[in-house]
Amino acid sequence: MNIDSLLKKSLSEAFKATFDAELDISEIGLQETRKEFVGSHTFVTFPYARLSKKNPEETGRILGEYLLQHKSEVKSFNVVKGFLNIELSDIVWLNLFAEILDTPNFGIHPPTNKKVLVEFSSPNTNKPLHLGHLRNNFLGHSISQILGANGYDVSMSNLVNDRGIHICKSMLAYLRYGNGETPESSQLKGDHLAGKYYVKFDQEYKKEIEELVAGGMEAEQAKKKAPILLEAQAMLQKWEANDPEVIALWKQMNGWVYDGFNQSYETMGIHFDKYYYESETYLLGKDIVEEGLEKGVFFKKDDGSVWVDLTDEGMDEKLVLRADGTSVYITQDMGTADLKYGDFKFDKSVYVVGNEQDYHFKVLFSILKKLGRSYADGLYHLSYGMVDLPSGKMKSREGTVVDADDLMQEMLDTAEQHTQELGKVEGFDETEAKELYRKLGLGALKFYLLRVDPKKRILFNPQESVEFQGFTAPFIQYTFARISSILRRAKQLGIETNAEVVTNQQHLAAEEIDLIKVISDYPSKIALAGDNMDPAVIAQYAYDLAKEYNRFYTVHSIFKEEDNAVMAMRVALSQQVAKTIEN
RNA sequence: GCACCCGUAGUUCAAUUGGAUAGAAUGUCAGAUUCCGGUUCUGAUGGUUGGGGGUUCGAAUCCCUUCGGGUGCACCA
Repeated sequence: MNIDSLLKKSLSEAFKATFDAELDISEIGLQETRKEFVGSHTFVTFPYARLSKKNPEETGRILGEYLLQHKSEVKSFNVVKGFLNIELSDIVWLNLFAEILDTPNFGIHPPTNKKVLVEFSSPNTNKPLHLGHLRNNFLGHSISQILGANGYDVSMSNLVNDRGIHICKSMLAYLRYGNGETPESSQLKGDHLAGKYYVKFDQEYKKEIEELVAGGMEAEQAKKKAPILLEAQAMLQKWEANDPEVIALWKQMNGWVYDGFNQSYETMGIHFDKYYYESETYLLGKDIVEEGLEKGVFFKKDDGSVWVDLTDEGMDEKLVLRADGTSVYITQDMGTADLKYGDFKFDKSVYVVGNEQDYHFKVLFSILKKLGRSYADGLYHLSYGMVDLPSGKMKSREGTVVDADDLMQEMLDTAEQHTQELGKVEGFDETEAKELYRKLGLGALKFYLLRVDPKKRILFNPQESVEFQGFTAPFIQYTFARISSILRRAKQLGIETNAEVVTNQQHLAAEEIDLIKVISDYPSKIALAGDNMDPAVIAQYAYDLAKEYNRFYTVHSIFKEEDNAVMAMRVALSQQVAKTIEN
């Protein structure tokens, strides 16, 4: 039994014995004792004063006395105002350590047989990934790992936006100005090559607008009538009509782009179980519109367009099918939801998408609920804020985006530079050193982007992001490395297991023992220096641990670095996200 | 105009989801270290939680109001 429930049971018993009051265990809340007081667990008595018919302080004292006399797990207690602080006896902790050591994969929950599908990344095939995608990818990847550690069977999917007018724009510009350039001939990654022509299109487009305006046309009109735009629109129609030439070019360019994306994902350490392509899903959902009409969820207007009325839920009426029978964005998403459910039979489905689509997903989920989809309750939109630069918003057209590949490379270079300055790679061969730089550089970037509450905007400071001092991943990684070396020293002293460390205390300094107690609880496999320095995963462990083994928190204050490490874990990703998805 | 999100030390972010004296990092200042105006260490400084009401034993957190910032209100995706 874990310590929390043991204490809660004892408290419930104490209530009955001292105040003759029934208090269910589920109603009892415990929290961590603040550093400045003695104890590990704190019971807040204010809410129960009514039950005990004493003032909060008196209530705490009486309960404390009872626990001390009747419960062996309680070593001492103190009452400050309405806070009953409980100190547990050493045997409780020793038993706990033994239990931890006997538990393989401690901290990873056993499989629950529940499936979750996490969809993220969602790139467009007309340009390379940028900083915003990095936040998306890291969030999606992290939440996947958190859910995995919580016993879910996790699948990761990527819905690629590979069709539409914006794709045709880069294709058209390539046709006009490409001269048969290829990734090989240009030494450019495929996604960067496509992006180059997307930018080119925009430049030409602007030029043509200017010319038209100079010729006396209204600006609004010129935007719609620029020849290059009309040509792109014509190209989209050809694409939809399956024109062989257009399709061939589309396949060729997208192929280049996918090669480029794969390289980027490889650097990030992310892979997907399933790719969905909008070119294959954009016509889905029309049958659902029929179904909705039959069920009376949707209604038809005089012009033949189909709508859903969500005013009873505080939303508006929303179009789901145009009068000409073609579908819109939400139609496609309804169809894709069914498709994904058919493929995965998930219990939960998470969409990692920016907060500008909050309303869209509210509507989508609501519609699916009205349609009676069994999976509708398991849908969750993991919404996140934009990434801002000190200079303002990122705009691809104005060239103010931070390219994902460039940024990652810069992080690796900085890691290499720092490490070599410190002379830490002596005796490393090249591949080992490279791997070290990857862990350091990418860890720093992940941490930087994940430490902020997902729903808040991030202000991306380039200088600060490559900083390795202060509240950064490398600093925490360093702390872990230090802990490991103390453990090694314990081993050299002939202490084989952590349990022995705890019981053979005379070999080590008191501070070291406390430190080892702390870290023996963080299984080395989730270690910060592990393959994925993923703060989100660590945050989840730390959260679980914090709840059950509060004592470590007080011990942590021994070393300042330890404090930082724990703090880092706690804040790395707001646990709220994981919890919300759970519920 | 309507809807949603955000507002916390100079700055970037936390705060166990309603708990105790709101914490870290960074910056600034002072001291130590030293081939250095650099690095590293120690300490100090720093807050009316945007403002105003309310709810209760207790509010950064919940409610109302007001002011700032952002996003969405397409028969685009």
